[in-house]
Formats: sequence, structure tokens, C-alpha cells
Amino acid sequence: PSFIGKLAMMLDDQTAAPYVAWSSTGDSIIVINPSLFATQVLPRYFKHSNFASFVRQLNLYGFHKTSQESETCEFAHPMF
Amino acid sequence: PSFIGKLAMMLDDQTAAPYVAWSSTGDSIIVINPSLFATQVLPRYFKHSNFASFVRQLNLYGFHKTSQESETCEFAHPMF
DNA sequence: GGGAATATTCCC
DNA sequence: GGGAATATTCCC
Repeated sequence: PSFIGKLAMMLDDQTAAPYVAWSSTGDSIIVINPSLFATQVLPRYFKHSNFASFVRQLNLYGFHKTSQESETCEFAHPMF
Repeated sequence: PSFIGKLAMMLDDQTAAPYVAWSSTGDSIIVINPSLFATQVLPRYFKHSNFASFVRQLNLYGFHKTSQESETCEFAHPMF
């Protein structure tokens, strides 16, 4: 599966829910704790565990960061 | 390290010796059992365990297959 | 946040 | 065996 396919699988994965989820409005992705998410979840779906590489892919596929806090991280897509 | 750096490390790695080595003439690389090499050695150095991906990199860096047998696999570099 | 380099995959 | 697409890294 492509990046978008893996992103969908990840957001569907109950064991990943503590680390990443759709926002309550359903129009963006929230990463609850980027560094834990990177080590615990990323390697299950990608060939790396770097949050920056995940963000690079999000950006390539049209997502951009919307929240300003550093602890949680939210990405919206203009199509929503 | 780059691909060539990892290749050098791998050929230096005693635990990898049963799977991959310099030829006796020192001018090419011999993979003794490609499928075992792929599963046992590749993931220690690269983000995959596919022999074809390793060969793709060898080709990109100027190595080409010289032996015809399928069980062992030899790659020479024109610089040697 | 994204351009470019390199790695990995896919396909001919 | 290599071109092209995609992923990952590196760097600005």
C-alpha cells in the first residue's frame, strides 16, 4: 500500500489510537505524542521511526501543520 | 553511511562471512546463498530484506553480475 | 515546508 | 539491468 493507504490503516488501528487519531471534527490528523508515536507506531507501518520523515510524507501528500503546540501535532488536508 | 559504506561494513562483518565475501581474487563480491543472505544479512544493514533491491543498488553503483549459476551470485566492479 | 540526494520498490 | 515512481534522508 502507498503512503495514504498506510495512513488510513494506521488511523484504523485500535492499538495506534493512543498515539494518533482523527480530530473530533474529522478533518485533520492528531498525533498525541510525536516522540512516542514515532518509536511505537511508525515502524509498524513504515521503514523508519523518524517523526520528521513521516511529516515529510504528510507534506508531500498535501497535509500541513495546523496546531502550534509542540506536544500534540495536528495536520489538516485542504480537501476537507 | 552510504550504500558503499554499508557494503564495506558488511564485507568486513565476520558474522556475515558465511553469506557474502570478497572473491579469492579480491575483485568481486560473492553472495553464497542469495535467499539466506537476503533474510539473514540484508536487514542488518538496509531497510529491507529483498535481494533484488540489493542488486538494484549494486547496479547503480557500477557492479554487474558475472557468474551464471543461480545458487551463488558474483558481482564484479570495472574499477578492479 | 520543501528541494534535492539517496534508497527501495515496481515494472519493462 | 535499468528507468521511473515512491519512500526516506539530508539540508536549506
